[in-house]
Amino acid sequence: MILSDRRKRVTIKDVAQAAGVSTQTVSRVMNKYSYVSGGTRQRVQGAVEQLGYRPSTLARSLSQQRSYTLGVVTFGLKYIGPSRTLNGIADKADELGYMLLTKKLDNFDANGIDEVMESLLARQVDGIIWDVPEVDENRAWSQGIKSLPVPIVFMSMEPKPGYSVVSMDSYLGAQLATQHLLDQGCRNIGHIAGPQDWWEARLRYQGWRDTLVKAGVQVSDKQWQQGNWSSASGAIAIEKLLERYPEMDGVFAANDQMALSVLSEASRRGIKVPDQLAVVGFDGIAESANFYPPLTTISQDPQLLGGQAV
Amino acid sequence: MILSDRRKRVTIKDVAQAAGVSTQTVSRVMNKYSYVSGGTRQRVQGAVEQLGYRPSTLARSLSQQRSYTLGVVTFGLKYIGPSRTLNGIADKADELGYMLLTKKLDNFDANGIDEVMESLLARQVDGIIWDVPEVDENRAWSQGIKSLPVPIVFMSMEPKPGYSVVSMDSYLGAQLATQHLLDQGCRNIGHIAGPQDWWEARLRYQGWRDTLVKAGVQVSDKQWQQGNWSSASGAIAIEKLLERYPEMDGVFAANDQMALSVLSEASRRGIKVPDQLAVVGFDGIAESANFYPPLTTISQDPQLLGGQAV
DNA sequence: AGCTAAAATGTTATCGATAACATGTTATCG
DNA sequence: CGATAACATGTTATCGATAACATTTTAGCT
Repeated sequence: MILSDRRKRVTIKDVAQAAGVSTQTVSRVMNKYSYVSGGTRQRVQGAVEQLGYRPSTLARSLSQQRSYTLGVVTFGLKYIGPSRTLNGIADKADELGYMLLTKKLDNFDANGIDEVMESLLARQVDGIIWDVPEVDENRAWSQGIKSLPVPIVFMSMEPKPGYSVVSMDSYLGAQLATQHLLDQGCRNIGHIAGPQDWWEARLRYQGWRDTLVKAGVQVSDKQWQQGNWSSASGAIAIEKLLERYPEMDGVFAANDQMALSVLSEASRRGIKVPDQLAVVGFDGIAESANFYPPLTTISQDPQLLGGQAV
Repeated sequence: MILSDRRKRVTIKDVAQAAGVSTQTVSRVMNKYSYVSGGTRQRVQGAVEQLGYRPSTLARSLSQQRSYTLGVVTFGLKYIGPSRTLNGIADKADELGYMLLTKKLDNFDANGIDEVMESLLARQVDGIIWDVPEVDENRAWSQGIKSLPVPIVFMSMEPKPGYSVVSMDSYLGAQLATQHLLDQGCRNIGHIAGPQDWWEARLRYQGWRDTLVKAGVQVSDKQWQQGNWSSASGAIAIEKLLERYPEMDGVFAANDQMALSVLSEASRRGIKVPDQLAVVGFDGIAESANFYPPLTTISQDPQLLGGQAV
């Protein structure tokens, strides 16, 4: 029953009184503890239903010193990738009976980071999931985090000894993507990269480059162009690429937003996709499935981090 | 300082002892309460820094009977719309010093709903934001929620007396979209609708229909087709539409995913967009800005709900 | 000086639950 | 049949903080 009176919360005491037992006994019933006689148990359960008693997780957390709550720090949700990850985390957390306290990070300055950590810790989270892409600026910081009172799991960060890191394999994904283009017969494959101070962007770039080299294809700097993940930057990048690398017959974009721009630009110029120009993106936005195959999934993450966090 | 010893949490008592005062005084300092002499204040602050004391929000919540936490219930984050809303909520909450406890709803069955509410309430949230689209099935339920001990704000729900509802105006948006097509000279405008048991889908449909009628354009059932928000359904829908309504020169899709499919299908068939077929979507995914103007934003929501929730 | 208001700080109770310990009841067994 | 274990339940202390009330200083004024 969801009835409960708006005025005052029903506490364990009320139940105890109603059932004519001590609060401890009620607690035992609630936690399926042994050593409670059938009769008493029933009486208590009756009272619980009757009053619409709902134990306060807060109080429980305080006395047990664990909150059954995980802190999740994300970097905006502007991009679709993170938001899907969050989804996965949510699922797993649910399964394990945890709730998520979400915090959003808007910039990388150390102050903000500290503050976020503070507020999370103050709420006694049992663990923290750090789903913020690693950029040069915030890398240094992660050093100082060593002595946290709770376990922390990093996502999308370069693995470092002593830390738990869960991430999808950007490098492998990029290799697959590039290989895919090669398989389709492309020989002049360009790359629209993400900002090179992002660890993941570098990986994707390298995956692309290495694959080409391994396949015995020449790679020069005119074949790639850096974007900043946004559609707009993708549009600019493809334009430049087409200009200085006209023989290009395939492009690997470091994320789907930029890949979309390529498509749009191509159609504007009347370039046939994929006949004249094959395009592969990265991230696996569902909507883009029509255009190019989604390449990597993060489906493994929730699993892992669930385990880690516990 | 984030140093804090991994073993045991620093409590207010430790600080009190270190500073040679009572816990109450420490509390006063922490809360910038008046009536603390400069000297004492300094001593306390010194101890706080030294020990890396971090007051436990949990304990505070318990004694103050408010958690400074809002519960947010979303319906998956598969679609980009909700995730952007969440973003907005997060911003505002941050600003007001609230944290967000997020819960995800996967289906509409009453059991799940109850459970979610329970867990939120058990954590003493100060308010709940219900960001779940209204579908026939879960409508009935919202009745029973009346007697909640905390305020609740609904998003994306048909306004009803007695409830706080914050939502973007689907109807208006649809009108704008349709009008936009009319302005571009289209006269045969189709619509790919969302599932008609979604309140918002109905609104968009109606907005489209009404605008056409008002403009003196004939509207018949062959001009629209229902999808289920997914790209795939959009592809099917556009196919059917093209088939039975070949003279169509404009389409309004109820969300961007479906609109994307239209674009893709069009390019496959060699239909020029927007010359032969103008396309308008709905939701304002950033990436699609290249193709069609984003129509509605939810920027007002965070504002409102912030106010409401407090 | 004597008295009172304001300022500074300490005490105790409380929030809602659980842990640890204590006590009273039944069984069970030699 | 008495003892010892297993079962059932109640008491008290505790988690970390704040609220309410009590007490002691200090300051200001006549």
